Amino acid sequence: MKPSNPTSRDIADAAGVSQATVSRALRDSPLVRKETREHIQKIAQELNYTVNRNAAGLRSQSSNTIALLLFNEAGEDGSTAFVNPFYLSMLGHISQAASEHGYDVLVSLQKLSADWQIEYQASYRADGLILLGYGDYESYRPKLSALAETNTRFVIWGPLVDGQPGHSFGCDNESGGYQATRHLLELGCRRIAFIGDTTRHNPEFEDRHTGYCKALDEAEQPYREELIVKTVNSEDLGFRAASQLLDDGVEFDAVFAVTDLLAIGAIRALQERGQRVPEDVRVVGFDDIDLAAYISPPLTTVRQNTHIAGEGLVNSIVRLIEGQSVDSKLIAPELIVRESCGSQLKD
Amino acid sequence: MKPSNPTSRDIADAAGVSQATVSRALRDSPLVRKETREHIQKIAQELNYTVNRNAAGLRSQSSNTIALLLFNEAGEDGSTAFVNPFYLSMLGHISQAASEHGYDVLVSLQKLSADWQIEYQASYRADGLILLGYGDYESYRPKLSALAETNTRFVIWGPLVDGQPGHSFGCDNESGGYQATRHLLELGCRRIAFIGDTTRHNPEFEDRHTGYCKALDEAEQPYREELIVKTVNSEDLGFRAASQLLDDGVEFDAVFAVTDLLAIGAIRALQERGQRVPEDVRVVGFDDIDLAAYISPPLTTVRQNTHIAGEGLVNSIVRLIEGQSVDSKLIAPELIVRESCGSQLKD
DNA sequence: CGCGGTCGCGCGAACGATTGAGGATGAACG
DNA sequence: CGTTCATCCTCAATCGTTCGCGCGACCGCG
Repeated sequence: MKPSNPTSRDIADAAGVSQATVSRALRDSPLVRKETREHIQKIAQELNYTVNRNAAGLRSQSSNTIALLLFNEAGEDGSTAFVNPFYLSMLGHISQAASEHGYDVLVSLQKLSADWQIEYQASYRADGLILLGYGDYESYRPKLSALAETNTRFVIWGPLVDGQPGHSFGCDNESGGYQATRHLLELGCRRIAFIGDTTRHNPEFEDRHTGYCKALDEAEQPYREELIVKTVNSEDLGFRAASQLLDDGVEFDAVFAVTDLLAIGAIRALQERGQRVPEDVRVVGFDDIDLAAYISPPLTTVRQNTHIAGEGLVNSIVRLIEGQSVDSKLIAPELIVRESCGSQLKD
Repeated sequence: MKPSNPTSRDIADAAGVSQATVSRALRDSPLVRKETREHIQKIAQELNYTVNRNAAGLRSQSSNTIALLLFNEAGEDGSTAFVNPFYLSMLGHISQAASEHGYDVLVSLQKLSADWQIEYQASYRADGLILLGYGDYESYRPKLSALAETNTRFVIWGPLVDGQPGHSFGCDNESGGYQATRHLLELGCRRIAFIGDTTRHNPEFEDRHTGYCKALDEAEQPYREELIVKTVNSEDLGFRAASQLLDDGVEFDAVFAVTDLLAIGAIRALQERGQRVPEDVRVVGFDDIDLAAYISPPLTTVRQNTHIAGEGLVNSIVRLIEGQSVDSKLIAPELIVRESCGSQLKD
């Protein structure tokens, strides 16, 4: 057993100053002279000193930690801890951005039912919360209100919703939906199926649907109810949605799916039923998950830049923690053209 | 501003007992009578009391947190925080298992250079470390020794290496390599290319290579140097490896790639050069990442069960933290047969 | 020489839990 | 009735920081 870790008092003794001065010096306080500070910092380094986070946190009522709450839609049985690949890719960027701000990231897969409102805030485990994939908006709303009431600091990855408690940081879903649809229209598609929710329950999808409508409108194309398949997000649901369209004998020459997983499932269904992609049906997805580039054919999709998103989320939460004001913001999505919607106009 | 969070003293007052008793009652100590305990717990709940983790940690010199260190091979430029999908899938299970043990998970993407040995242990930020993807064994070894010396508690996801400091928890890579190769042999393949490292630098890959050799041996097939392409892990490197084989005019009827990413890259190269998979070349990967099932053709691969792996890692680290002994263990990999190696024997 | 004003630093009190040592209570026993 | 012994509970000492106050040293000016 080695002698236990040195405390700030130890290095105070070694440096011949008071313990309080050590504390200040190590945090670059202007209250300590430059030479003193450097002297102290040198000694601290030599003795391999590290501040005890628990003690620091106790005294300052903070933890320098942000909690990342991932809500997993699937895996209710507990056996599979499936995590949406899109959120996982965000994790990397969030973690990186957080460490640049001096924060640690606590990751936690959560269920709707859990009491994360007091779990993290009240116990001083985290100074702020980032919510990813909180899913069905209508069911989460009460929780969000509760969070806001206990003045928890949190940021949601998601769209702006009127009157929503708290702050969001999201992607301009309407623009994304618009871009995807317009691209298909420009390629000559006229009967574009839409796979995804169109209601307030999934505001992200709702907005993408709005973009879809807008593009149709602009091109003076009619909105056809029979082309809309309402569903939520999973590969399997995409498969079923496309199958349903085929079963119903609906005529369509393109599919806009509100997520890549849906699109991938749809493509699988189409191919199994002898439809060629993109020759017979062009497909566009949303998210640009890793998978998208590797499936066959590579998926045209709307990319949400997870790098910018991660940094933005962290920035917002850090500002909130520091008591500064934060505006909800949208980042611009970008259409990534790959083979799944063909590379040229139909003749 | 609401009145700040209640402390254990507050609930002690409310319950008419001493603060010490509250502390014990909430942690189910046998030193407090059942009725007293229940009374206290009830009141605590009513007052929305949560223990202050910083204070508890300070006193008990612990944090009830385990740090998950992910070493990202790619993304050195800082722009892309690419994370190996296999490790990401493990994250979910680790997080779940940890919470069942009452631990939080701190995630941190790390570079080799960073000083994580003192970063987490000395500062009481985490009670234990799980290392994922620590990569090139030879370069990390000194760090691992340093960790072991400062009696940090840590577990490595990876193979057992003789004389390696610390504990590991990994998959039986040799068995996996053997299964993959034998499967190809049984399908009638005779010239099976091997893509991956074969040296001590990547012990996991080395072991898979050993399994490959063993299967060949057993089938009395010669080991052909020209079929071996030494490389490390990425989709692009897989592409290049397969391209190189074709460029060199090497004759081969199957590929065993030591990771799915390599296999996916290889398949892309093969297809671009007009080789059909599996008709002309059968391909087997390793890991069973999400992607594997969705590429075309779906990839036959060796699955490392991330559920069991995550639970095992957490179990080990928790035992270490509690001062119990831990044996390094291997879990059994499982061959998942999909289309990329054909479904029947060649004629 | 004395006085007010900075500037650096030290003093000591929190912060809120855990924990070992010891005190009150009542039952059992000689 | 005094002693012994569990059983529960209280006391008070930590744990290692942070931070409000206040003090001494030093300077310049009248």
